[in-house]
Amino acid sequence: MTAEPRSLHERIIAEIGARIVSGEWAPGHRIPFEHELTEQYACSRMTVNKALSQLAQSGLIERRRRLGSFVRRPRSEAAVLDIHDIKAEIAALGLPYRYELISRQVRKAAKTDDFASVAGLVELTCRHFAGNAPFCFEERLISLETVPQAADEPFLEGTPGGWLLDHVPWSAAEHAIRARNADRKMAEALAIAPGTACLVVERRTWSADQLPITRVRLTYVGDGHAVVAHFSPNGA
Amino acid sequence: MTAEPRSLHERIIAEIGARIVSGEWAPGHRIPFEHELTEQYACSRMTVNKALSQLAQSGLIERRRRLGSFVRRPRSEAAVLDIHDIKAEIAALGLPYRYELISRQVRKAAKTDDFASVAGLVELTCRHFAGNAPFCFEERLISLETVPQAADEPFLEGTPGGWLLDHVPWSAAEHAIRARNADRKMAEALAIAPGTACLVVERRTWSADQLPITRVRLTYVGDGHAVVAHFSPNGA
DNA sequence: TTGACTAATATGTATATACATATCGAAGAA
DNA sequence: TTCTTCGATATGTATATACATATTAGTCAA
Repeated sequence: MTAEPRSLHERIIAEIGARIVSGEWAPGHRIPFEHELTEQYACSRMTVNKALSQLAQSGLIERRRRLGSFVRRPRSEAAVLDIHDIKAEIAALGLPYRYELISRQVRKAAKTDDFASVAGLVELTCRHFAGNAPFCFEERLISLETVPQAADEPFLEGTPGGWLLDHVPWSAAEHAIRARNADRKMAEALAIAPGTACLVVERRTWSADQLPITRVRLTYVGDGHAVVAHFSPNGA
Repeated sequence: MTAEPRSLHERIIAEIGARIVSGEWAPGHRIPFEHELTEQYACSRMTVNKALSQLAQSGLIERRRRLGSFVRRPRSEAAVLDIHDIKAEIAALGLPYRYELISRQVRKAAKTDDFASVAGLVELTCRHFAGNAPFCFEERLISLETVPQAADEPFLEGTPGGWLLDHVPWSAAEHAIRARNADRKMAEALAIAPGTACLVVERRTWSADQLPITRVRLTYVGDGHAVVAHFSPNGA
């Protein structure tokens, strides 16, 4: 699972963590006090403290003054979601990747956009191809308030996503993943039958000062795409 | 964003973290050496070391002996995915929740299951209702090798997911999320038109010793369900 | 009985110190 | 030149120590 721990505090983390994920120490169980672990491992309290602090930071245990440290009950259900770069995703299949800009316009934000930007925005639509077949349809809004340099960028070469990653630091994102039947326009764009189930991944990204950067809706062809997430309770 | 830091090492973490997520210190940027920060904050190296170690643990920076500490470039794209408990999800909408077991059988594992279990398995199908409308169709396999007590559990009261959470510790999970058109059988079970786009969440769970515990496929009614994920570069 | 104070206790934070370890760069040897 | 050695440097780990702080349990007085 994890690499063999070589330092003492890492060994303590590994051994306590193993008892927790194995269920030997169930949620709510009080793990030994620092001074007990100090004795058990024949080390200083600082070393034990470092180990327990890290276990607390990773969410496996909860520490309470005077009471001790306790195994936390599992969080709602959290998983690390990997949404791969579209280009890398297609390359992994051994298919040639191609990007095509369909439209680009600069305009004012409308209420229906649900995307506030006083300085206006850039609206892009484009397609991503795997080989000759369209793979993903992208509809994107970029805030000119947060990213004024987008007004001068033609977006003919690289993908808008890649350009933004290179030019704009971001601090928060939200993804929503839905299933939707392809309407006539989408079916045409993706060269599929109308009504085919599509996976719609919508992502919003914010800057450090909470201003919206971009909102993108990626529509993937039906069964051709899966979002995969891995999870372990200790967040490893 | 974060709560006001009250201790010194938390303040150091917050200030360095802010410069990173704001883009002031771009990926690859070398942050000040420990001894420089020691001077800057007028504190001991251990305090600075604690702060930088935590920043490294959370993935914001990378530390290299002799070279210093550097801002990490953003990982592929990872997000914390919250897949809510079905019951809580429906309760949040203010609708009454109901669970219905459709079938339960104990059988040997077949090759087509793609789910190894020498001791056989329990196969369950059930439905989750929001009010009077079916909300989610569940198809589950439970390994009797890892969870022998499942053979004696009727699963008439609580949901299989809840029962497993209460009885079996697990250490790893994998989710795959797809879009799929409802076939005739699924359309009937969910009381929707055949062909409607459904969100299919498939989850596999393993025990601490890497043995499979359960594999569940949850099929949600089309637009009625979205999986939402939040993400920030520092994992906060 | 109630309430306020107090002692005990476990964790939280910070310091000074020591030695280990990885690595770069420069000096010196082949 | 090329290879080796070695010193300098920044981080990694661990210790002993000190005081702060939150919380519980117990004591004692109104």
